[in-house]
Amino acid sequence: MTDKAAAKAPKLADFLCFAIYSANLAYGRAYKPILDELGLTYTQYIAIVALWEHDNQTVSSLGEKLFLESNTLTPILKKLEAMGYLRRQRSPEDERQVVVSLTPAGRRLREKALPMNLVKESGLAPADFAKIQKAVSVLRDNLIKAAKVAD
Amino acid sequence: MTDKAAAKAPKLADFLCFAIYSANLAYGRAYKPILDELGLTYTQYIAIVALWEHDNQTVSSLGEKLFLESNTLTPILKKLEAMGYLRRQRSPEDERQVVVSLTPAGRRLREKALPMNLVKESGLAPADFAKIQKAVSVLRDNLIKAAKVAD
DNA sequence: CACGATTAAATCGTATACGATCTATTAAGG
DNA sequence: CCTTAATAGATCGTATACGATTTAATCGTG
Repeated sequence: MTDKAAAKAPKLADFLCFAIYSANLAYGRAYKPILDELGLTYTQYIAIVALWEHDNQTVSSLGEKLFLESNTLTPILKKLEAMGYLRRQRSPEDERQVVVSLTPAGRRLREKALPMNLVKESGLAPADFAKIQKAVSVLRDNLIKAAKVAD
Repeated sequence: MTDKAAAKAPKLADFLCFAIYSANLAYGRAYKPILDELGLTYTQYIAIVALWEHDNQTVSSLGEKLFLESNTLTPILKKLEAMGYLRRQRSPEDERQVVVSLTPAGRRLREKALPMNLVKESGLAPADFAKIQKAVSVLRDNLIKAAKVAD
């Protein structure tokens, strides 16, 4: 009966999608005060992190790592360029591509951004933290795969 | 050394916040084709789900459940009202409050929306599914609490 | 009862996401 | 070659999020 009743009146609290959705909102709010000091939004921040990890990427390569496309990424990269954290240059070999590179100022952000991880605020044991991080990443990859097949 | 190196060049793949962020994008894309058939966006959908669970709520009560405030919720509720799925009425006892109620059409959506859960697409064992759902909800609540204290 | 403080929604401006389309460049095939 | 197809970014329109502010109603205290 429980199953049938649950199916008839699904509870928001049982939805994994809603847990993820609302946790994402919560992360945005928790990060806000820290990122405000850096003068970055969350999306700008993860774009910079991706470039710390691998500099000189094309827009689409960066997009694959961030799960974003040029329609979202281009305006963000232009803003970061205007702030002086990166440069966008057409590739000489293929003029269709735009290569994104950090400036010294963009690399220097790393020192200021280091102390932020929010592990404590998560209230999770470090072991759980890693476990959930992995599980949610697997979930993401499976959902992306399912969406691709359906297209 | 591993810790120090990781601190010096943090990897996107190790960020729980990024796992959540990107899983949220992935959920949005996985839900899109199903929700398109209903003519609803994801946020409109969870608002309706919250009302199935508890009808006749004020905007702020609904907002507490969805982790959203009136600035985000009001335009969405107006759209759902225009679609004929709910009504918004000033409370007679306290004219500041607006009570949101499902119309018969809004309740009927439940039948059409039932088959969607995406458990299969998640690629997670049902037991893991529930475990992660709980863990991420706890994470969210802790982050919200931390953000509140910091305010 | 009056009036400042609080509260509930709504409004406005900014920053994502993303589908659809456009432009410029390169690749491919006859 | 030359035309068509494919690719990479960019642009545009729509829908969230959310900080800051506004408006209207209610509360609290003297």
